[in-house]
Amino acid sequence: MADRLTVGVAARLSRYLQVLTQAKKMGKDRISSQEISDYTNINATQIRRDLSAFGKFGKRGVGYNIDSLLGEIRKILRTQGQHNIALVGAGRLGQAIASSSIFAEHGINIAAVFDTDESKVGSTVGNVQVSEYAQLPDIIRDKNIIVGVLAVPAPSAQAATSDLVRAGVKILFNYSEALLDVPSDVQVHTSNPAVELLYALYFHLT
Amino acid sequence: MADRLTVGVAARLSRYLQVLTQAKKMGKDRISSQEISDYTNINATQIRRDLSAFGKFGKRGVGYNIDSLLGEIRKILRTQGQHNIALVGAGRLGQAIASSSIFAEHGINIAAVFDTDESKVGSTVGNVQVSEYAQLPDIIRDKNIIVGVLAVPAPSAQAATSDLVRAGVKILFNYSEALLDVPSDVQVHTSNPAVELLYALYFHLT
DNA sequence: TAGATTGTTAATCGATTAACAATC
DNA sequence: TAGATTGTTAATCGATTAACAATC
Repeated sequence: MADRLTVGVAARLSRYLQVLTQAKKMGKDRISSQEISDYTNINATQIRRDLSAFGKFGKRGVGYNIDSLLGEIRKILRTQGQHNIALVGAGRLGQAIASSSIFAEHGINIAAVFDTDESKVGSTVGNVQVSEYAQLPDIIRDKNIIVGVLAVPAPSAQAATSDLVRAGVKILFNYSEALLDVPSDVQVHTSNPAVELLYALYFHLT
Repeated sequence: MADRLTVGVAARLSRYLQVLTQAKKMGKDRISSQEISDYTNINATQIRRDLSAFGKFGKRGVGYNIDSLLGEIRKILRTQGQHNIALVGAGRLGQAIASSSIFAEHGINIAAVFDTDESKVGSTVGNVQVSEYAQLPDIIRDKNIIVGVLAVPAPSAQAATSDLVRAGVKILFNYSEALLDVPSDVQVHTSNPAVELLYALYFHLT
């Protein structure tokens, strides 16, 4: 017990979490490894193997109970609490992110939104009022935020990154195409649909 | 030669493509495997290994010429042409996607945008006029589009998916949290920042 | 030349898969 | 009971890494 998960296992477990959350919303009570496989393209044997490393969560001939499996995976990933994150950029993308339920569903709370555009300060995106960009360091520190989401144009991305990192942020989600320079203890996750597409096209074309 | 790339290699090569494209925009001429590693968190030896499987693209003591490496990787991934894609949903997220240069930079062209909201039809997002949703099958077929991007709310996602698939789309990018049912010859790529975040937090907390 | 960085080897480790007995 | 699906084994394959000679 208590060994650190490998990167691969942790990544897969969080995908199972997503599938289970959605399946539950669709009114399902239980699910088989084959069904999870259909939605994730992860081999069904791999799924059973990942889960059985932590306990016997399923029933043979029946499948997995969704509620109890959700609880078990959350325990393994230690994601049971609420997490506060900060969003930089209240433009179209920032508004789309703030209004989405994609974070809220997993207990992730957008606790602060910043924009350098004064005309946006005070307006509401999602359920949060946009704060002055100058207040970023204080608010990030006060609320103990370690996750930042960058929804700013590429030319502003590095400046926002440096400000967030200086204030204590350790995990960044970059929705611009810019490359970000960060200290080695900060993780950057860049979401680039174009990159995924190039790679998807390769397999479609060959 | 001419063997199909493994999934892992193709995914990594497209990430190198992204880094090279950005580094070039920043005015750089050449880059080392270590620099690519810093931006991608892919081990530098792995990068050299991936590249040297296709030829000797680098210069010892110097690194890789960005322009020529870009050309080589594009040749390997066969992504030199223009690709037409369709976007469904002209809301905030759809507008953000259509205005971003993230696709255009890699030769991917948003050739059509659809929305079921009649009041949006005819308006311009990015550089494209929003078309009637009813025209989706005809336009997709006429323009030979095989890639669809879903920027619609979760409850509409399955219906839009079915319409796109019926019209011939084979690759889908899903920006909603919904699970999509598709035939086995259609690939779904779901982008879920919350899932990535849960997994990033695990490694931060342990 | 001296320093830097590639290309490549060799060794290890984790991921993937098929197969099937156990059992609900 | 009959059918379905888990839990687990065993075998294979690809990814990862350190190390270093080659060479720019």
